[in-house]
Amino acid sequence: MIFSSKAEYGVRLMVELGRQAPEHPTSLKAIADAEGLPLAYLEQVVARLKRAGLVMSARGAHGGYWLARPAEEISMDEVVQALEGAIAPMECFVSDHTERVVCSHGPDGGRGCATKLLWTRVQGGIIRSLQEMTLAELVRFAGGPVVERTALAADAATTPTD
Amino acid sequence: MIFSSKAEYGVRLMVELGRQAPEHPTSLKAIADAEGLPLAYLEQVVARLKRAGLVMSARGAHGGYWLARPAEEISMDEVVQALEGAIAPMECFVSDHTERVVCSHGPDGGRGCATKLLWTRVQGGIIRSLQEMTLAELVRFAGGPVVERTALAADAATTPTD
DNA sequence: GGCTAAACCGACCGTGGCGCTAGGATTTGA
DNA sequence: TCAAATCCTAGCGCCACGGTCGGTTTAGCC
Repeated sequence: MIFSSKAEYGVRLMVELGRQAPEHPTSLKAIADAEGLPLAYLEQVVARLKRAGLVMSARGAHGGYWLARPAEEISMDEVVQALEGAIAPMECFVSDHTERVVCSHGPDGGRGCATKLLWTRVQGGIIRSLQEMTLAELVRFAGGPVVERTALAADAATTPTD
Repeated sequence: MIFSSKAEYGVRLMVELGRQAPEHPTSLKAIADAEGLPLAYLEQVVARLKRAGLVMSARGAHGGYWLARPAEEISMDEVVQALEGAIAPMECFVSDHTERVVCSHGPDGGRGCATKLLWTRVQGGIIRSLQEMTLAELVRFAGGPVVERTALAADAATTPTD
């Protein structure tokens, strides 16, 4: 498996936040119930998103989470990186002190490291496909925004499925 | 990590076979020594490549392995799939009885499954980047074919590194 | 002030897969 | 007959993953 369930849960969480109006925060419990995910585990997931500056939060009663930026300005590349860490196709990929991790293999006895070329291209393919997608796209695909909680059922009844 | 070391070892093995003349088979031991990999583990790796029809073998003394097809006709997509199994970005991806595995999530209560769209695109990005590369490219990158074993050292001294 | 809902925090823990080893059986050339 | 090689199966240690638990802090509301 390429991505862990942290990524799955985190993306679902972001989509759910994208569907909500940002005026009043959404509690984790509401999201956990809606998506059928374990609340305690979601806390750890959302913590990563918060550390990355993708969501903001309010504590106390009626607190919760909301998107730090509009969904149109959030690329899925940021979301997945926040959840999974840097995208490394192979163990030899280590931090380059830049945004992207790179293969640590030096020249293999004067020859080029063959796998380095391969994994670097794969990494590029993944990152590109993630960068080309925004959270807004996923929100639209999931049925668009829902302001009133009660509107969700009606929405579900009329929206065509995939 | 996206790919396991099985893929790493298997690709190195294929490159090494691609560098050898196909007339006489190369023993696993020679490859294990050249690449510094555990022989017994390589056996399991090469078994997958053989099952996939990518390499052929001869048993007994002076036996070994060689490419079933010229390196130009082997796409890295085949190699990686043989080593890692179907490329599934997420657990929900199961076999569709076709070549590619797909997300098993049905419509999510009338709404589209948002993560399905995301992971499917990522999967596409990976497969495309693998399909676009042939084993021959990697062999060239690794310094090209070597017929005589002794030519390897001289080759290493003159070939520019990455 | 006290209750309650919520975010926040850190420790723990079972299971499964990965990377690898061990030990053999079988085939084949010299 | 021996040695070199493929082939086969079982097992094992480690550790990350997915998840739980218990608690602390913050803030709205009666």
